[in-house]
Amino acid sequence: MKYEKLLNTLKRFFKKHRRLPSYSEMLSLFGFASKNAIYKIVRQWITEGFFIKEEDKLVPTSKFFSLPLLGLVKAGFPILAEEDKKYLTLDDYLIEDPISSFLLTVSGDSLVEIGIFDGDIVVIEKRKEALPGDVVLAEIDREWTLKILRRDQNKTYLASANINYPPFFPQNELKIHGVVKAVIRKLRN
Amino acid sequence: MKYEKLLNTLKRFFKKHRRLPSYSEMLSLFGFASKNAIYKIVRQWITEGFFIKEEDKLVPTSKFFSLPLLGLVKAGFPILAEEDKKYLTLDDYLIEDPISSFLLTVSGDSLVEIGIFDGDIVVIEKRKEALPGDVVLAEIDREWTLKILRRDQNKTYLASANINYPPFFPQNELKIHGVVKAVIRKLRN
DNA sequence: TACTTTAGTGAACGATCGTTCACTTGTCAA
DNA sequence: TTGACAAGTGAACGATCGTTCACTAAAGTA
Repeated sequence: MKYEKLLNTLKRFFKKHRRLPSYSEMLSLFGFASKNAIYKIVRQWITEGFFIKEEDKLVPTSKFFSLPLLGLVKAGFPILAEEDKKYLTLDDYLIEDPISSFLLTVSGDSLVEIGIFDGDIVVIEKRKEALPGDVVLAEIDREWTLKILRRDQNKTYLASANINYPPFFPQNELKIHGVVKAVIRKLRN
Repeated sequence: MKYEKLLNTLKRFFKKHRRLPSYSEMLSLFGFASKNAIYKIVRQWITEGFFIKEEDKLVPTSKFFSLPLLGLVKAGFPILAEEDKKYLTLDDYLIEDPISSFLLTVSGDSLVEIGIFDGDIVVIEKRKEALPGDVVLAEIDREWTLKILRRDQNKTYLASANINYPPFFPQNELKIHGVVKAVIRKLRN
């Protein structure tokens, strides 16, 4: 790719400022003297699919701001499929409705068996209902907790992932406040 | 909050178009007739911390485009700290250097013990070196795999999370191609 | 009732925007 | 040696930008 360095400069700017610079800003950013130089380069990036024109505005495509999702590493015979890339951002992938979602740091290890560890962050979507099997943020007898929703013989209760832990049957009320849509974990390094 | 509906409209626009609309676009988006109405509302949003002015351009702050990270749900006595919110985007939180990172779908269950499941997506940063304990994307004797890097008595090898699995000592060469920085998992619902 | 505040209209402004055109310079191939 | 092409300069353009000012209508307050 021709102007890869400039494109990376642009990516860094976009990550930092969460917007694209104007052509005039790109002048100093790239070290050119004429806006027309910018214009020609950007036009090429558009044909390469990094941007599109929408309402006369320059808009980055997912190819610009996303990470490539590569093919599977197969057990025993792993491959790295360089081509046929899909691009996605974690926010778009994990968060369907940003307006009704929030994040929560997980505390405790009652869900380790289903891969939710202490310190993990979960994406929660505010909801009043959930299906059995969902991991929910619930208020059971005035205590808040993160558990798996279960239902047996018309009785709804909460359970840990570890079946050796006792289930929680509500004495008075069981209110569901949200459903866990995704789990994210940062590794230390 | 006064203009919360309009702010949510704006958030939806931003999620969809990955940019803010111009004031003229907001006119039809919000259903106003005068740009000055927009101007006043936006000015208020700025004082409330949803946007800032940078180089005369309207730039969303993390309060606008991020999700709130709420307090811990404590084991046994969980709380939901509504105030003192931190805001973060998953992309910013998980991806330090977008230019040298990519995503990989995990296949196999050799890492379930450390909470990396089949079907999970990992964020990998391209690197040639890693430290013992890191989860690495490695090429061992021409086979690609995702394993834990170990080192015993100056011998570097790869291990599964399950210690019952045999370790992989390279016969010829062990090349590290990347380090896993984060794990993400979408729950089905 | 009269007065103040809030919410929005409508017209106008200078500044910046992306775009276009004509031109220069250097490189490579015929 | 010449001609074509690629890469960048520099000036100019109309359109759109955010902003400002003066005004109106409705709602609340004394």
